[in-house]
Amino acid sequence: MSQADVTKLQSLNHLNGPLADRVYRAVKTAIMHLDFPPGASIRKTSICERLGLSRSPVSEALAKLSTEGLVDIMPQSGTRVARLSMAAIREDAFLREALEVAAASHAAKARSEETVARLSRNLEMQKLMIADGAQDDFMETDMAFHETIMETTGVTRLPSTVNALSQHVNRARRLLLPEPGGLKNSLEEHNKIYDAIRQQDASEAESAMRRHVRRLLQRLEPLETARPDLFSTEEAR
Amino acid sequence: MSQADVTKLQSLNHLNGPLADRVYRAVKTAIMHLDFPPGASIRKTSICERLGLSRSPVSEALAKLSTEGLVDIMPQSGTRVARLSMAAIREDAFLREALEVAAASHAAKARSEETVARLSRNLEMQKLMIADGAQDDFMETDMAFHETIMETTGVTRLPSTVNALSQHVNRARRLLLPEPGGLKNSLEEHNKIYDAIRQQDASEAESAMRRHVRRLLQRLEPLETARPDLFSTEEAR
DNA sequence: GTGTGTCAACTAACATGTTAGTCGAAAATT
DNA sequence: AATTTTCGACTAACATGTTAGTTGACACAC
Repeated sequence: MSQADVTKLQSLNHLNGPLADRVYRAVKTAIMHLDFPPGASIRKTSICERLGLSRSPVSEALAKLSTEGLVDIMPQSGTRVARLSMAAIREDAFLREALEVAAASHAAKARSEETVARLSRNLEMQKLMIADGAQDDFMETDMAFHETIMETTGVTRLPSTVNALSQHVNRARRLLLPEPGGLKNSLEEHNKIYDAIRQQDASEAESAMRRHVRRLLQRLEPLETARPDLFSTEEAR
Repeated sequence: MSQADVTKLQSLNHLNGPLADRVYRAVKTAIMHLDFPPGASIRKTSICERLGLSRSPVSEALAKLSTEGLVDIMPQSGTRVARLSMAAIREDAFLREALEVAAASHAAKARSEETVARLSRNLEMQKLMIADGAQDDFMETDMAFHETIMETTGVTRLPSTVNALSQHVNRARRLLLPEPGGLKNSLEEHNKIYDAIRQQDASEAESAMRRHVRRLLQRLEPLETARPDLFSTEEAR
């Protein structure tokens, strides 16, 4: 089995906070960017040498990643990057759908002028970015759109919770090739969600959000056969 | 500030697995049972002495509890049991509602004979336990009822996820006094959810589950004024 | 009495040493 | 040749030593 290439780890200098947190973020970034590919084994000592610190913060970081399901720790034996699992991805999708739909519903019911204005501005930016072909910027604005909706619920930790529960999806997402007209499709779906919220039509906001979230899963499904090397063979995790 | 009474910690002998896991479960149980009251400071060394082991597994356990929001770690200073927070409880309630409602909806749409039978049996048991006045057993059966519904989704980690996201609620729940007819109320609500699922009426299953989950929050709201000593003063966590 | 500065005690964070379990490859047996 | 056994290298888990940051009490000035 291949080993994780520790040179892909970003330095910790530009991060702040406790060492363990910085290691956690650095390793997590590497895993999410697939610089540490699914299935690769992680050697703590390599990371320690690379970053110039002891095993304590590295162990703590990996333990945290383990609880999130991003790495598998084999007791007394080794640690490796968790393989992708279509079962886990589908579970992510279910959880995300439930939460984002609830948020959209709430946004429509309790919509404020300010929220509508923020969403409207966000959509304008999305349009511009499609025109410019700025894929990465679009992705970021896309996420901001969803966050804005979630924030209307007043549930502060909703965005981070959804993110934490969607890690398998988020990792697999990076494998998707940009499809022609894909961004335009997204924008259109966003517009429908926006319209429903603006008109305070909760049930339409729910179904529009549901369709939007489900489309991503549909795009992910083919990955299992396209990249079997990155997926675990077992059914469940 | 009071200190956590480590003698309330159950011994680890009857648990299995790595030490850190056992400590984690023991401390978590103590916190959830309010044997470690909200606001109490936790001294690692006391726990080490009490359990006869070193700081490593204890630190790991507390770190995990910290990510779950059950303890607050003050860097270089101390660790304490997180106070209850009505804001956090409301957030829990939102997340739980979203997920349990989605599960109920799914259960109604994709209901199987086996599920209906299991739920029916469960309700019979609930009736018996009310007749016997077996509060604790009822609680357990109550939880099994919800779990059965969640399991129909095929999302293996749904029950544990809901549980993890409801920890503030679960802790506060222990402070509730049993109210007269409370159990009967619950049973009635369960029956409505069951009927809707049996009849494959998804939208009724959703609203019945929603009402059921919201009632718990209503019962929790008064706690903040009744037991201000256990709640944090700040608005958000 | 009130505000401020100093300092000692305590703590989490980090480093490092030790133990014991796991795995795979070579050796021994069939 | 195929299977089992043995054994050594490697690892996470745990113990313990060290560092550095925080806190709160006390003394002091105002």
